[in-house]
Amino acid sequence: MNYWLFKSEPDVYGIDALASEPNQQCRWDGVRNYQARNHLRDDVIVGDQVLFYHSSCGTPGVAGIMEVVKAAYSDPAQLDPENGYYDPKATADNPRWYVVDVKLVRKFSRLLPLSKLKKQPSLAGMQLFKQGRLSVVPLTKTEWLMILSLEE
DNA sequence: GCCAACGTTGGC
DNA sequence: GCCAACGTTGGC
Repeated sequence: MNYWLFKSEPDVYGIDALASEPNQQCRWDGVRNYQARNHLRDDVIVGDQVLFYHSSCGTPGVAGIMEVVKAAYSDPAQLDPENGYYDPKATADNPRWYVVDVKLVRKFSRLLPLSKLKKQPSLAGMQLFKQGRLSVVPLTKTEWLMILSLEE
């Protein structure tokens, strides 16, 4: 079992949007970065635990916890010219982009802000800080436990 | 809005 | 393959 952090802009799709889905479940789509894609396609498995991270917003930070309920499959949006995630270089036989399905485990009672994570010396080596632009970030179990212990 | 840190594209 | 130009992410 693995630990991850998935980023989403709350103005586009935040944790409250996930909470109001049927079964509090959704397709995690729109990943269009190869490194993030490779994680989704090759490394994310059913049962993996995922932090839902709100990015590019007033207070960026961790909003809650999700669990992977379906492993990677081809993102149907890449084949649909009407869809914003359409990719003309992708085909059904040779897809470029993948998605997974996730469900909400729980929303934090309070957002855990990035500023608080940054104050923790034991988290200083996190890939989240080293590589700011990655939308699917792996976490070690130690980092996962540390982050959860900071929740109020 | 600014800017750093990437990633992508396209000419050569 | 190199590199400049451009685009995107994301914190501040």
